Amino acid sequence: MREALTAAASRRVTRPAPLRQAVYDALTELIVNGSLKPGQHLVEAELAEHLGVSRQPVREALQRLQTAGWVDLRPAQGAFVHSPTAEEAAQLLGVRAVLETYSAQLAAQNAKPEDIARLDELQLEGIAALADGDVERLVSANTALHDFITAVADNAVLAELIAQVGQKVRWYYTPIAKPRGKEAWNEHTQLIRAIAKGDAHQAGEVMRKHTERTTEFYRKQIAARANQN
Amino acid sequence: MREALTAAASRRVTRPAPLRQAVYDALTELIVNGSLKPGQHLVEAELAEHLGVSRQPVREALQRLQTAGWVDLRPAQGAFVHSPTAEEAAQLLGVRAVLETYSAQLAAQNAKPEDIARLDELQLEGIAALADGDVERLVSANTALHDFITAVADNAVLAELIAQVGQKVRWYYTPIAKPRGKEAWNEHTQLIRAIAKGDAHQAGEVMRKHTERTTEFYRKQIAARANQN
DNA sequence: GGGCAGGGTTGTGTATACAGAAGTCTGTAT
DNA sequence: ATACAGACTTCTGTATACACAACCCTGCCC
Repeated sequence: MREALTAAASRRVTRPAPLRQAVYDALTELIVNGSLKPGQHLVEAELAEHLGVSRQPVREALQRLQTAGWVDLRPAQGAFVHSPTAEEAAQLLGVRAVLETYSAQLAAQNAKPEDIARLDELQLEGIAALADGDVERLVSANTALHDFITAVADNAVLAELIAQVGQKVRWYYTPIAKPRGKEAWNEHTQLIRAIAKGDAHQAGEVMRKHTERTTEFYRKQIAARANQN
Repeated sequence: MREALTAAASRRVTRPAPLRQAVYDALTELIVNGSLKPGQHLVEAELAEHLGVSRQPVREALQRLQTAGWVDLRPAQGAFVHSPTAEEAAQLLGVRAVLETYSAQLAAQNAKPEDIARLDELQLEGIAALADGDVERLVSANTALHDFITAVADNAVLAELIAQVGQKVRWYYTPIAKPRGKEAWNEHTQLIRAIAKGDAHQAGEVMRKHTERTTEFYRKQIAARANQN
């Protein structure tokens, strides 16, 4: 009895989790994984029925999705999944590069020995995924490494922006470009070394070149695909 | 008659402007100008009555304000005006610095002769405001100059982030710090010169130092104020 | 045959109603 | 006097209802 109450109480701490949040997460997932395609008209009533809620939470979620840039809300016409232009995608990469560079600099200033150890682990995971040829695992290892560097940078404002931009970049480029391979992970090694030394300038430079090469790598694939059509 | 119809048609093009947008703008303004103080509880019904609308548009506006970081939405408790910590404010300045630096670099690459002419005009306006000792005019001249550089940079994603961060910075620092004076506008002169030359690297460096000095300028005033209490 | 006007349909924009959770106040018992 | 329990108030969370705007399709007129 006592234990049951304790368990109930600890559960009680968890937020009631408003429906709008669940709806927001669900819709973001549907957009990122491609179930909802760019330009598609999102009808509130359909979404509401499909998710088993009323229109109200759906509308609130759509407002947030608009501010986050995932949908465009045309007055009196409703919500449409955002269609990123090639230009916008290129701009995203440029912005991400400067944010990640700053992130690396801060990480180099703040990194503690245990952080370095964790970075090494993540690096090894990436190398292993590379050896296995497991693309999905490789992408998630890459994300984990960059995310951890951002965490070490310890700047919540920066982390927020990187998350925003990064998710959009992955949304746009993952379906049309394969990830970089061995070269990228060699650059990661240099990056971790610079962070371990606490050399902010060098860490920033390595990250800047790293993101620039990734940008160029994507650009070439897009160009090749364009010529092919 | 014909003219009347034409006028009506041209007006017709303007969107019906949903209430949620008007509410969003109104609330943002109230927060930025300090009518709504950090930590204050925003009761939906009160806002709705005050603005002469129902709760629905107010709720939608609050969702967007949360995503933009102006309010915190606690489940089952409602909206509270965000209280920025000193740490968060410092982080904002750091992020703004790297974004503005990138903006200056892009502007230097893209600037056309007419852009330079416009920059010179804005610079003169700032100098004039400085001579008059008109603080409000000085602040708006500074904002106008930086905004125009961002416009010349021609990167919508970047512009969006700078606008987000910049507005927050002004919100936090304008009430507690006076603007920089002559020195800042001398730095603007150097910046415009670098942009006119099309020297992206130099423009970036000048902007970086400029924003770093502004950061330091604010930091000192905060520290002085802290000692004083 | 093409274009335009009108009605009908669909879907958004706004308002209102109701259920439930959180906080507050009061009354009572120790 | 204090602490706790309970009802009460207030406000949010969700659902439903209705008005209006945009779009579409049909039929008529030129």
